[in-house]
Amino acid sequence: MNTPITRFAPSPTGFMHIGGVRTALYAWMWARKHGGTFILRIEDTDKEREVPGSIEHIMETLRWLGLEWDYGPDKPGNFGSCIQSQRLDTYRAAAQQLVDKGLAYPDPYSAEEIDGFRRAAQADKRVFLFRDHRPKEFGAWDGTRPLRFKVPEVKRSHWHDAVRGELQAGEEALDDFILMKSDGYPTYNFAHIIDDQHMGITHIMRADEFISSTPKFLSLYEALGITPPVFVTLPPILREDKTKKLGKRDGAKDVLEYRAEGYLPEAMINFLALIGWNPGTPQEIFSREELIAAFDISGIHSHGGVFNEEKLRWFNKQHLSRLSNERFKEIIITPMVSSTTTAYYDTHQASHSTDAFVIDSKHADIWNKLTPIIRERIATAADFSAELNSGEYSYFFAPPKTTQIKTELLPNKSSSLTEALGYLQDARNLLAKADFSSADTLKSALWDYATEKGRGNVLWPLRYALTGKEKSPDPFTVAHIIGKEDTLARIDAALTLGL
RNA sequence: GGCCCUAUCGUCUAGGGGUUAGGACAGCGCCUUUUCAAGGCGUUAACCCGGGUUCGAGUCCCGGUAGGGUCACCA
Repeated sequence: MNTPITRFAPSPTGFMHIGGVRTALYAWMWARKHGGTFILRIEDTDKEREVPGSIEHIMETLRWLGLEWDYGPDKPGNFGSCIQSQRLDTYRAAAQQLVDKGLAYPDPYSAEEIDGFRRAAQADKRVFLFRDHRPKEFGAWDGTRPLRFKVPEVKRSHWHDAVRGELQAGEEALDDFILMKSDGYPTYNFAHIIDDQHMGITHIMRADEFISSTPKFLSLYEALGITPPVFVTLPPILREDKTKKLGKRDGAKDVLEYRAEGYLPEAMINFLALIGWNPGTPQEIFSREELIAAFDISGIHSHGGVFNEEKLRWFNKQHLSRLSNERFKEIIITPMVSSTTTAYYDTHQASHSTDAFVIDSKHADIWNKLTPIIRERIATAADFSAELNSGEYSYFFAPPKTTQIKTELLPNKSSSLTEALGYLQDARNLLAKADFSSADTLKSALWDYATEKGRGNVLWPLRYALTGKEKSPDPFTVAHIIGKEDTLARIDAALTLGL
């Protein structure tokens, strides 16, 4: 096999959804696995549908996911440009060659006339085929009329697909399709074939909606004397209700939204890789490198799959707990302490260096609590501070606004409030002498006492005093993060309110 | 409707003639009396239907059914 050259060729019509990302991912993995080339090509030949800013948005999405391209809009290499609207001369020249060879001709009909043909065919219950109306003599092509391909030979098509195997289609799949539109832009059908050849693409990864137009492509490849690349048809990603392929109009999200929600790119990639491909081993969690090593076209499925966010969350959790300290600092701590400083960090920066924080935060529970904070920060960058001070995790940054202490302190019905406050007082005395350097040292300071009195009896009121929440991380973790001073102050406040 | 593709737990899937049909997510139950986007143990749950080939079919073949795709001067 030649060194693969693959491409991802989106249209700049908005954001990228998971379907597009999955296609890009497979093309990227294949190229990387074999030391090949991955090209990002922008197919902007429909100026009507183009959405400004899409190209940058697409590039940002791919960068976030770590799918670096060797050539693209920003790195044209020797291709001149990887943006189709900047390559119009190439398509015109190729079109003219076909005209010269008698293989293309200007469409002489008006839209109304074609509509008439189509309706007549429909009334007859026949398939509408433009080639049934192919003019006897071809006029000259001046670029103002749509240019159509003259299918040289109408026949049944047979071809090989690396995933689907031997495919075929009948004669009605072949028609005189449009190569160049009257606005001077090529159609997808034409442009992608010209570009793939110019760029030396060896494998085309694309979704299964192109199966039905493959006979047209084959006919054009033949007319142009091009050996077709390897077709790698990817299975569809279906909507949760399975009634439709996932698309932008059906609730498909901008993939960058997942970033804002706290998902790690490695989790997204890992999950997407496994929808439509399987390594044949029980392994589920893959690093980027492991994916590249394990990926193979032979493991791509021919049947569709549903994108299930629950499982994505699980992948995220797995990758979260595998983050290196460096990555954790990079994506969690650094954004947290940079630009928008919080009340917590303003007052505690001195006593808790970020390094110490990272090391002590190796426990997955802390990571898990911090991630949504980051999520909120990204989503509401401007008022991050306000968000945290009033948000669900406010206890990391400010004392609970509890005004009444009563039965919430009680771990179960058998305890009394007086008893609970007694435990809390004892816990306070132990904590006053405790080593706050880690959650573990705090745990050891209290553990024997808590075990003796009943862990819930002691720890539940303590946790509540610190956070004022019915659900929160364990008290040792919280006490460590907020520090000794705040911990004792919050316990005192609770004792005061309770008595 | 024509053409094309697809079919294993609710979901992602393993398994490609002999399997107690395996794993993961979700669910459910119990445990961890620190309730978390934790952890542990256990558990429910699937070969679309009908024919054929075969000693034997989830697996191969045919037909049905269902779902998806496509029939544009969209990609």
